[in-house]
Amino acid sequence: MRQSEYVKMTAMPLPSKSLNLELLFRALADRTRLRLLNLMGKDEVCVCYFVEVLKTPQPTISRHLAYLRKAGIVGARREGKWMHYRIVEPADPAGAQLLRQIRESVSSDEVLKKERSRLVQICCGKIPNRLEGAPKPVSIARLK
Amino acid sequence: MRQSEYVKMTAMPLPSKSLNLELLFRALADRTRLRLLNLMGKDEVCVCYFVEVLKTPQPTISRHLAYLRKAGIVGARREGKWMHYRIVEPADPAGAQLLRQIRESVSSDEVLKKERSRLVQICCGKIPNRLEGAPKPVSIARLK
DNA sequence: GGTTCATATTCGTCTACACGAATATATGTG
DNA sequence: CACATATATTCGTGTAGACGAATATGAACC
Repeated sequence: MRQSEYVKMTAMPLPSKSLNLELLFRALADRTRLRLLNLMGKDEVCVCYFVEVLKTPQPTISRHLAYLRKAGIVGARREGKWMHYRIVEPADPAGAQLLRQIRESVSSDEVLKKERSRLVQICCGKIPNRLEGAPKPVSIARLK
Repeated sequence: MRQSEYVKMTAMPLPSKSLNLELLFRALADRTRLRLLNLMGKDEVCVCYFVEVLKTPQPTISRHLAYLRKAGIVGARREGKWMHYRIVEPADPAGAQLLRQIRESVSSDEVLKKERSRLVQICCGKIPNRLEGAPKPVSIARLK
């Protein structure tokens, strides 16, 4: 074992006090995860909506959500058979400020903006069969 | 070739118009590179100072600097046999704002703060033999 | 209990990128 | 030109983490 410096993030304990920047950036260093965070925005979103909007296999979505959860960036809540994910604020103010700025940058990306509006569109328009009965994202649902 | 989505960042062209978030975060997702960015701060710093302060092999430092350069986050300037590295502002205002916040978070990390002050100490105190004649970081040099 | 539906995990494989060791390149000096 | 010095690159190897395919888990309903 020559390289003992490697730290497997998915096996790390949740961050305790101050935000670990390296782990944060590793969690953000993936297109799919950025898309997921963008779709969450300030809402709580059900996994099935991620699958629908990103047109990505469900196991892939789940894997990335697990990664974000273990990195302490998102939280999950179960409601029956559905799982809701949301972004969680870091405890320390500096970390919270950083993540706020990151979310703003993410949500002003042109490509991601379109993806977000597709989520809104799906919610407020004709619900696809796949999403029959699934709980809508909370704050988006309130818009309707 | 099953997985054609992988993009080798070091082989990418320099970012042109708007900042690519994924590539930015990949560049930041490494301890050594965060330490380098922290040491640069608002200054232009010579490679030999990185080697001295981080106590890390010179080829390793150079590799990470090349990575940051190819990601478009830092720029380099040659002065005789010395190379100076500095953080470059992204062209678009949103990217600039994001990077500014990131730099602030980096520089308020407790561990990194100490490392930065070690750089200042080395500059303003007794210069080690290794750094005889090397150009000091500009704004720090002015402090003295 | 058995089935269905939503989500999570495991497994095999592949790529990016980390490292150390060695070497190459560029510049300045005699 | 030879040599020293500062920096960059190449090479071999190991690990995190990406994917798709398959499977496991957990809740709701008959």
